[in-house]
Amino acid sequence: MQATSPPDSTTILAGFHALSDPLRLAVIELLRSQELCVCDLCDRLNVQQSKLSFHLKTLKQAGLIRPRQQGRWMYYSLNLPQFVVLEQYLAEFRRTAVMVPTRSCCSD
Amino acid sequence: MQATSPPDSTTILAGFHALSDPLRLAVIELLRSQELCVCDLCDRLNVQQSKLSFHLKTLKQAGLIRPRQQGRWMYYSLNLPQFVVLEQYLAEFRRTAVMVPTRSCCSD
DNA sequence: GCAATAAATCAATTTTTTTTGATATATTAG
DNA sequence: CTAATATATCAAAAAAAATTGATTTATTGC
Repeated sequence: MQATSPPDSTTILAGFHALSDPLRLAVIELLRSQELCVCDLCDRLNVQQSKLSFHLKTLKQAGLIRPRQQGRWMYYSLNLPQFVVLEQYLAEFRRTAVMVPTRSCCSD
Repeated sequence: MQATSPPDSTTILAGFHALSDPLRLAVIELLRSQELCVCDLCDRLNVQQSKLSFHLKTLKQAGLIRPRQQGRWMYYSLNLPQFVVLEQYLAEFRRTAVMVPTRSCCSD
């Protein structure tokens, strides 16, 4: 099995940064169950359009969501492969990190 | 199998935020292979002590690293369970998110 | 073409985060 | 006890990110 080449740290950083804001996380949670257009997201999150647009841009640049234009509506949906990239980055720690005990039980 | 209760979003946000800075990610990468004290990290990352201390605090508060004091040295190591928490948060998207195609192939 | 609507962009402001240098706290060696 | 070292904390400055309101760009319905 050929693994994809490891993502550069810029990609990882952008991804985690995108996920580190409450409103952006709320967007992500809403898109989990369905594709939504910007005005739907505005309504549901009760947030003004230009603000949302700013955060959608951050998420899009991090590759976590993808836009699809239909007429004058812009629909956004999750880009799951990018979630997997971040997931795998974290999973590597489980695989390669040294397991904790530098000192044995009860010695402190 | 009993799953642990889902982490609140504050925990998730703090975790992703902690991982969204280049220096903090560099710390994490160094700790992947071994526990290190602050002065080791300072040397290896070539960064001043108070700056590093600030970032270590962020990582610690996010639960990603844990301190162990030994004499006047403070050793830091990864707190792997917290990595797993974040990993699982991301993994949930793979499980529950709607798979992409709202529109079928070639229709655009 | 024109008016209406959806969304992106922009500049100015506000807020948050980070950096810096100085100082405080704690531990150890002598 | 004193000097030296490791680290945390603090306040001020700098830098980065987010918010706001206005404007622009596109698309649709008439």
